Amino acid sequence: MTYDKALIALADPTRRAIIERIAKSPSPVGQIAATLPVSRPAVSQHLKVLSDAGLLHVEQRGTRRIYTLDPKGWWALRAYLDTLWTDALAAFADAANIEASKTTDTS
Amino acid sequence: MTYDKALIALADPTRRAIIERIAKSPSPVGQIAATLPVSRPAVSQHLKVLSDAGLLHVEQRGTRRIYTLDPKGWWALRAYLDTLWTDALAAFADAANIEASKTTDTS
DNA sequence: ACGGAAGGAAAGCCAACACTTACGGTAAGT
DNA sequence: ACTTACCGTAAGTGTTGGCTTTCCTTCCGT
Repeated sequence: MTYDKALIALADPTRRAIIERIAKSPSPVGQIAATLPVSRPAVSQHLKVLSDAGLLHVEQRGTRRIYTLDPKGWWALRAYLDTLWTDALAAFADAANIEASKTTDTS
Repeated sequence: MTYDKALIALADPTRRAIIERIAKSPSPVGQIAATLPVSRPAVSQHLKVLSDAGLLHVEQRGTRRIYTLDPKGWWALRAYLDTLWTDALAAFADAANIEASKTTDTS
């Protein structure tokens, strides 16, 4: 149900860079921002979007906030993509059947 | 390599509506636009974005252009998501190992 | 050959959004 | 207690992008 937010979140290249960084090693905000060409508040805003999409999980550790990947958003995304694809396959099979019945009719 | 375009393409709700419609049954532009609250040129623009992302395949049929799902974009998308997730799992395993070695050292 | 349908292309407008600077708030160290 | 580090929030700005209207090209039918 939240795959739409996940898609919007992953559409931005900066957010993808952030999430790829976190996937390889969960990190606090400052370290993430240090490796990116944008300011730290910008990273904070992106992290909020990613968290709201169910893609990230936060763990408060003193004044640091460690961000980690959250499987929730991924499952929603993969489920959506799989649904689309199975629908397409079914439609393709239907079209093939219709075509087959046409040739069967003319024979 | 084109998963970024696919993500940008799927971020828009109108484009998702278009692609869900096509997944269930491949259709020409006019029929798609008829079921949507936007104009036909808008649908054309969206179809261009989706095609450039490798998500759609066009088949010229007289003056009609039948749009169908193209697996290329999907494979790129799923591959990207899987990469992210396996990276996250590896990072998680690393963290667990570090934690385990810590407790082993103290014992 | 001609009229009409189907759809892509160009130009313009407006809202959404990514980014910045500035501020406030909380937790650790001395 | 005071300072410093870490981070989220607010307000303002510029650009991107989605939509519309208009126009043009291409193809089928008669």
